[in-house]
Amino acid sequence: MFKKFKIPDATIGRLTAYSRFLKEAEEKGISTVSSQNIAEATGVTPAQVRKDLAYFGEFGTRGVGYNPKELYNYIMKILGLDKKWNVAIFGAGNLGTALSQYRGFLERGFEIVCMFDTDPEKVGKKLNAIDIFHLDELKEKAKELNIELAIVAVPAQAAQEVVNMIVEAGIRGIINFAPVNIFVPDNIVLRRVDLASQLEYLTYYLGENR
Amino acid sequence: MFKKFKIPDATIGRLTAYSRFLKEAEEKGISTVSSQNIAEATGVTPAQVRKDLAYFGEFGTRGVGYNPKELYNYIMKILGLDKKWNVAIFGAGNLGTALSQYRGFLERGFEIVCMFDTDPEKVGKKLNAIDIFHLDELKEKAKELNIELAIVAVPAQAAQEVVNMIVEAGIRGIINFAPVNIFVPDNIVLRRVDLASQLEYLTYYLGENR
DNA sequence: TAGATTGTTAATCGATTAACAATC
DNA sequence: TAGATTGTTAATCGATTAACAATC
Repeated sequence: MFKKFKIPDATIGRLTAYSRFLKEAEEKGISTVSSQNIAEATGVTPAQVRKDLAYFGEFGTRGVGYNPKELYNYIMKILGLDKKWNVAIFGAGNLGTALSQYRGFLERGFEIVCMFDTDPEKVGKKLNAIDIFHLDELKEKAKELNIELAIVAVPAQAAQEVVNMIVEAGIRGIINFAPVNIFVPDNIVLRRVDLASQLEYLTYYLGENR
Repeated sequence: MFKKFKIPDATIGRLTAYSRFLKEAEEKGISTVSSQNIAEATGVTPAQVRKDLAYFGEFGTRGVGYNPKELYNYIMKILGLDKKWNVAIFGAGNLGTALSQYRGFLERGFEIVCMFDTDPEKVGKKLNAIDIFHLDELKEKAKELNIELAIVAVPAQAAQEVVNMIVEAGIRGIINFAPVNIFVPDNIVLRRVDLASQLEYLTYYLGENR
């Protein structure tokens, strides 16, 4: 449906930001926005906005601008968010628990359908109405609940093994929160989020010893 | 102490990954590692590793490689992690709570010294030995506890205002977890982490409608 | 010395920005 | 028509990679 050359990774991230602004604009009843408006709200240049959109089609009207609702819908479609996605969280520790309750996911169409752990204290219980299953049940539950995405919040030592099982179970998209580099087959989409590393960007710039 | 031209943002992120590998290598008693070893473990090219390090100095021995412990210490110094940092978390909701208990921060020298909220139900209580103060007490507590970094985990609508107060209180490094673009003065270091956006990278690549 | 691996330069690649024709 | 803003091309900028001299 959309062209797909090599599109910068950063473009995808910016589309998310644009879509949030467009939704706000629509809710405020604004009927037209310019690339300049979008750029100011999201901290990029107008040229960047137009270039990002140009990868996927022509969504505006020359001399006029963009219709917020229309462009929002287009971007959601580009991002694959015109459907709901079923997500499982691996690891029912602090981070997994927090992510399971994070409202931001639901707002964008992500539903946490269950969690997995190996701790007998946790397995079989519910966390705010979300079932915690044993990791051994993964294959079965993945089919039953149609799990499409995995969020990995297990300790670093366990991460590669858990990811292997996730891939085995036919889940193709994975976010890794464990501070370790994970390897997956080519057809799997994997992203790593390193929380401590985020703080280290700050300390690098603030650190005085250089 | 170190050269500081324009260093790619991504270099800083990779240094974090290198340092983790080097620590492991040292713990295993490995006496020498090559750029090739580091590259394989962290998923980059050997040239990238050497280039990243070259921004800051010469840390290896030609024909031999790098000493893990030595290079680890250098990188930690580059990242500003040769000291402990005091961190405050803003927002004692699900995400803030999880982050307050995240072990990965402590391991890298970040100490969560307190949290802030405005909910009377939460203010004055402790969360696993971490005090929750009212946002009004920020200025006072920032001095008293020497808060150096802020993690913002408040609702999107409140984020800009909270960040303004953080800046006012003299805190110069901020991580924003709220899904909204925040503006700060030039001398403040700000990073945004958008959790939902991370999942959207996956759905973009997995989405079939393009 | 021969083999290995760094540090660094030059070439390549890719992403951002500026500029402008198209067009509402 | 005049003014505005898109879509797109070309120029610029920056980051990654390849190649190799330096040197252990």
